[in-house]
Amino acid sequence: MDDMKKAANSSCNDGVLLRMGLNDNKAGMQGLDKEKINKIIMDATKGSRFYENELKKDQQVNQRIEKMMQLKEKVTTQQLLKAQLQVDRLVIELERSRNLSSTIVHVDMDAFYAAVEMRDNPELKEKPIAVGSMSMLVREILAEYDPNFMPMGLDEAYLNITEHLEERLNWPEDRRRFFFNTESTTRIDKDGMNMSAKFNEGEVSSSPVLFEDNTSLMDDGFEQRGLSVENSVVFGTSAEEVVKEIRFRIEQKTQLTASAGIAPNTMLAKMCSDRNKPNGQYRISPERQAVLDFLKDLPIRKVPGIGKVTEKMLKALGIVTCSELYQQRALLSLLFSEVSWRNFLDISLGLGSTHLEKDGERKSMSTERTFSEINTAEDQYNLCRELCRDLAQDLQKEGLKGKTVTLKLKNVNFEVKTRASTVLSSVSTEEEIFAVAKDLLGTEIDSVAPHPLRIRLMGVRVSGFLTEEEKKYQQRSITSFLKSGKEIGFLRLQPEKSNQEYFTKNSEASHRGSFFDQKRAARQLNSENISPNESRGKQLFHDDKSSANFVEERKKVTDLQNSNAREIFTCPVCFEEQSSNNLEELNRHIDGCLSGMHVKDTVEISKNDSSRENTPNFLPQFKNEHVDEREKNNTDQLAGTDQSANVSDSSTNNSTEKFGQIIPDKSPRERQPSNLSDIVRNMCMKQCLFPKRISQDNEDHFDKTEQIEGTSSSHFFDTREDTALVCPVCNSEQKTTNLVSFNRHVDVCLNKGLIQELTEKEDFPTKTYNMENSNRVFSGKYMH
DNA sequence: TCAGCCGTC
DNA sequence: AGATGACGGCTGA
Repeated sequence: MDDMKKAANSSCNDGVLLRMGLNDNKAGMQGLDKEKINKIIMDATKGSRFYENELKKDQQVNQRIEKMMQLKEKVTTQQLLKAQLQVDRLVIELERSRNLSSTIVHVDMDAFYAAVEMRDNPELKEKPIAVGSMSMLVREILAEYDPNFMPMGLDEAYLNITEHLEERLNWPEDRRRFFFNTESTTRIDKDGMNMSAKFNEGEVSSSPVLFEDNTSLMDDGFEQRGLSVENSVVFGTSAEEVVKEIRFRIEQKTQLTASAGIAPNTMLAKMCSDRNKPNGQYRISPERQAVLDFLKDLPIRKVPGIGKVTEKMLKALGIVTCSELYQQRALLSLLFSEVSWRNFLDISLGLGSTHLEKDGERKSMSTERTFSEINTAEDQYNLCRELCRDLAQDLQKEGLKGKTVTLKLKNVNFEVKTRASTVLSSVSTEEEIFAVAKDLLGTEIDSVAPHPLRIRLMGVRVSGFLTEEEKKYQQRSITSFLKSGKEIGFLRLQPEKSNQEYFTKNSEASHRGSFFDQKRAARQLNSENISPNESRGKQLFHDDKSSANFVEERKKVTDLQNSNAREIFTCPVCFEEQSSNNLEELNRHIDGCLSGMHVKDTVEISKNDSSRENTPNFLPQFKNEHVDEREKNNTDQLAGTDQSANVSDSSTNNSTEKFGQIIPDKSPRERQPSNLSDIVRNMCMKQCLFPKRISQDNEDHFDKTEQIEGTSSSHFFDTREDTALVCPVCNSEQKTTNLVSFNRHVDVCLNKGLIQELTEKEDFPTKTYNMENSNRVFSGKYMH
């Protein structure tokens, strides 16, 4: 409100300033050089731009209000009555679940007041003040009252002292006794707690507070250490006393005062801490009437979450206080969204969370910078890159990777724009982020061309982080790359999740050494960190141009161990099956393969299932799995493993629809043959089209595989005569209608690049592929 | 999704 | 306080 007045005034003054600037011979202006004057004018201009934007925003709010009022005019008495009934039914429900049994404390450092005091008494600056952040008082004080207390930024924290209060009842007096640390600032706080008046003659101790963190010392002779009962204070057992004690200790520790609120929930506690600020506290007793009394005349603006705009909108409806908010509940339910009006209702009833929820995981990370106008594309791109670099560093500190990159721009007229793009891969490095951000920036530059883009702020944000689970998949992807197709085909892995997670472009590849260099490094990493028994599906694709590599991970399956089966890996180089419990051994084998050695001695061909075929990537694995099942008729020793996979698979009956969304249609460029998403999509779609039929046919879900193969009696996934299969890699039409053969062909195409890299110019058959001796071709022909 | 806001510290 | 930076969340499309 005041801002707006200022804005108006400022706008009026601008003209004056400008006129003054143009004529620098005015009285008092002599001695100021033109540059300075121009600076002043520039500032004023900037100011006016800012305020003009503020006015514009204000007008937008006014329009929202107007809309709302129009809506309100249309509300009939009938509707209102109906709404009243419904809302009141909810109120009864809410009242029934009102919980007054918790004691929540909100502690708020009086930092602002401390700053003001310091400003007024500059000599205070000389004093070393241990400015403690809340997380520090964490550890040192607050945790004693609530080990799970929640710091909110640097100067606020919530505590749930419900349990502490119970325990405290039995505490002896000495456990509630605290000593004064002498100080020179004399202050008597509002609660009459004469904290330091008596001791202000003493010297300021710069050493840490003696009694902190060691209550046991108090018993055995604190007198000897100069701590006498006389300069101590004993706190009672009530909530008020606890909070006084906390504030006392904070002040002793930091020499800064804190305010606090005590209430049955966080919202109320926060409002309470504001009540007697600075250096005071307030409590709402845990009774419904006390809560409602507190709220009765409380302006809604005092409520956390109600800001300038909401305040103004509600004011337009004649709502200023919380009790008015309650009175208008029926109308509000008709004018606002469900989330909003329910929030209003909670506020007006004084309901809030009665326990401290742990902070959820971070959802985004960003960096932004304000500067004086930048209007050349080159500078803007450079800046953008710089921001990406900073952000990448921050992301890497927390080990985060995200899929959405948002570019924020504020032009010189203070108009803010955000442009976001979500990519298939998750990004975390400077290059990856910049690759996305620069496109967004380019679009914006283009959009104003031929005019320059004149900006005063740029920011980059990354969101859509991978969950911990997803991160594991990615990290371990190389491990699973080594695993054989024995295990679960990727298509059944978490089919309810977005397939984006399975396709990861790796733009680093081009400038981070060869494919195998990366893989070797990754493998070494994994062998250190990863136990081979846990992992789940994740596909890792290279970008469009590079050769694709596929990795497949397996579900966490304890059955595997129980069934006495060994881990089976397929070497990504020679495609020989490796059976070993020892990753290092496997690494040695692969290193050997990579360096061209023949390392049969370290290879133990799997004895578990000699009928299995080696399968270099996921498509065949997908296939093989089914072949195996059909052939073995579920008597395989790994049946338990496979079944456990099926459970999660079959639980997604609506996977058809999901898959429809999962793989978004992309630009033609991204549908290049080398991108396998198309074929995968085809497979996915086919697999998921008839989930019911599949499960009806046979409880064994592997039946669907038979169908996909087209080798069984079922026709569902037989490739029809009219649907010729075209290899997505080499783009050539394949004669076979058998997906097994087709997959095999695709494998070969996909691995062509790799094999060539390995064998250095050795020819590779791409067109025809002999199914029967395929593995031998791989391992035999190319591995010596 | 995304774009634009709102609100908080 | 004056006009940042960072973040989460809501809302309408």
